[in-house]
Amino acid sequence: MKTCKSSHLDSGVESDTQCRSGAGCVMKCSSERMENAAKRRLAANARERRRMQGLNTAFDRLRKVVPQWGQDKKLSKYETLQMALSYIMALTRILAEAERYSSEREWISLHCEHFHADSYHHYPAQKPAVNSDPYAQRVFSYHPEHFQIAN
DNA sequence: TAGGCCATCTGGTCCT
DNA sequence: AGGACCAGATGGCCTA
Repeated sequence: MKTCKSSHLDSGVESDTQCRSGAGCVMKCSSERMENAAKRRLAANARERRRMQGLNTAFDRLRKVVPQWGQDKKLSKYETLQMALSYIMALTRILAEAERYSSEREWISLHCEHFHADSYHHYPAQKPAVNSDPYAQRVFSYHPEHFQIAN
């Protein structure tokens, strides 16, 4: 954008606040208004920057708990959200399955062999497990290369 | 070099 | 009135 559109603040249109300091102060008052407006803009910019930084921190934390599947580069924000969605749905499915099994031991033997840490959290140097692990393929629907919007 | 992703600025709207 | 949130615009950086 950067159009520097003149608003009512700097156009001097605002006349509802009467200045009682004499006739010569019109210039001074409007320049003070402009200064204040500029200060408020700068403060708002700083707040917005902080807000977005907080949002990015939250995204980073989310990236850390979401499976990476051997992605070389970090997931984009969009991919992170979609992966989180897929991850949550997968975990929900697992829990639902667990409820269906009467014996906890039966369920554990079915699933737990797949839950080594390196099966679902991969760092750049590692190979993606999703390609080699049919369990992972079954449980997680999201894969960055074959992504489609989940509903 | 085009396209994707991101950070930042900005003005508008809503809420307290 | 001021802060939080949002969406659009813009420019920079990176990669295929």
